[in-house]
Amino acid sequence: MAIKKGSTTRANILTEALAIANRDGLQGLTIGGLADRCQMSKSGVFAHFGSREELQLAVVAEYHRCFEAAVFTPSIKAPRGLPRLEALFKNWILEVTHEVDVGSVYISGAVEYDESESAVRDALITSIVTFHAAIARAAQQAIDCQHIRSDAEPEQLVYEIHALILALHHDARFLRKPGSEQRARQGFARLLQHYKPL
Amino acid sequence: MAIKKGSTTRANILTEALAIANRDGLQGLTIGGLADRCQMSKSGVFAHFGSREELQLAVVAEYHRCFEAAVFTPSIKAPRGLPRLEALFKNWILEVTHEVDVGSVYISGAVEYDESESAVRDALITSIVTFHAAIARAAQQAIDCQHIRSDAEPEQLVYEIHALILALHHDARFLRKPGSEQRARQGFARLLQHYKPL
DNA sequence: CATAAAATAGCACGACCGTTCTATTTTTTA
DNA sequence: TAAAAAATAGAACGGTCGTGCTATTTTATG
Repeated sequence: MAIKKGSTTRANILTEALAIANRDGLQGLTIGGLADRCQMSKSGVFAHFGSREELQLAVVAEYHRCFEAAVFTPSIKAPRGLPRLEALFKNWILEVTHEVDVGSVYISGAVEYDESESAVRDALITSIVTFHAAIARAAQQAIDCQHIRSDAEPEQLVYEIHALILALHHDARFLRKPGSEQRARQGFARLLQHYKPL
Repeated sequence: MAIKKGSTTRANILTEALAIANRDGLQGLTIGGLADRCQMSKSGVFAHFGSREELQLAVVAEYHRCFEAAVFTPSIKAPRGLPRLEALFKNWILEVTHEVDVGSVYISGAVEYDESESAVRDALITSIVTFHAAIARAAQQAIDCQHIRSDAEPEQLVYEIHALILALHHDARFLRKPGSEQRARQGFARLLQHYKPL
């Protein structure tokens, strides 16, 4: 038998766990609530992870996998330089627009684990820093290709792009304000205009 | 007797409650934890608010009061137009820089109450929308004074300024990345440069 | 100073939490 | 198909939570 029973169940549980964590945060993800959703017993779910923290870490890894598949992977098909940077932004916007409905482990995790040290915090930071580094790399390549000004700082570009994304999530999901996506796009256009080659 | 005992202890409790809510979020604010911090009994604390939700609402109001006193009030002393808009941004940055150490009810509340309806959510939204409206008003006045371009949209300015603030909080408090304040300032400078009158 | 009123404490309740242990069922293996 | 192994269930434990009830203490009032 190629696929064992346990591993597919574990994958199913993880999918439900990710949905809960996106909606209620990693702190709002409880074994009991997850078990109900999976129509399993608490101990049945628990046995797959060994502890709640291990479950949370698995959810962070799963989120990172999905996020990369939705944002990073399709963007590297675009040619190096400005096209790829624009693709990254476009796909990031699309992902966040989706997250407006289902929630986001990255954004809720950032405020849940901003204070004290923990393995979950470390995992979140590693994931986010990894993605930011990918954006910075694309920005640097756009500079190298002379698609944007040579005096542009990749880290500053990442900061401002991320800022537009955070505001989009805030305004669209929390404030439920229409037109936020257009605000983000306009901010990005202004960013590119400012850094376009002389 | 001018001041009754109860009202001053209530104010003390509220101060401690705000500190906890900033650090751990409004969901992380528990009656028991608050009582420990105040060296009181749970029921002693409880009696002052009647329910946990009333306590949370009181904390939101208290946070709003402090936030206004730190950001809005000192800024209206600056002359209308660009100076006042710049003062608002400067004081907002100062406040967030402080919140990097102590936390922020606004930012944690925005992700804690983004999903389901509640009185706390409504109170948070009212507070934040009120402040954003004040920024938009200052931006509109800067347009009227011809300090920034007439085709600038106040709402877009608010969006981008708020974006810079959110990214500052994220990078400085969660990622603990140095130099984030400078990134925010640089973004604001670029914003003003783009919208400066022709 | 006595008395009413307000503030606070102490205790208990039911609900949910993560976790552990043991029993049972299901799946894999030989 | 029988034995071994893995998966799942069920019950229980100690802990924390918000809240209600009842005493006790502190403060305000006449």
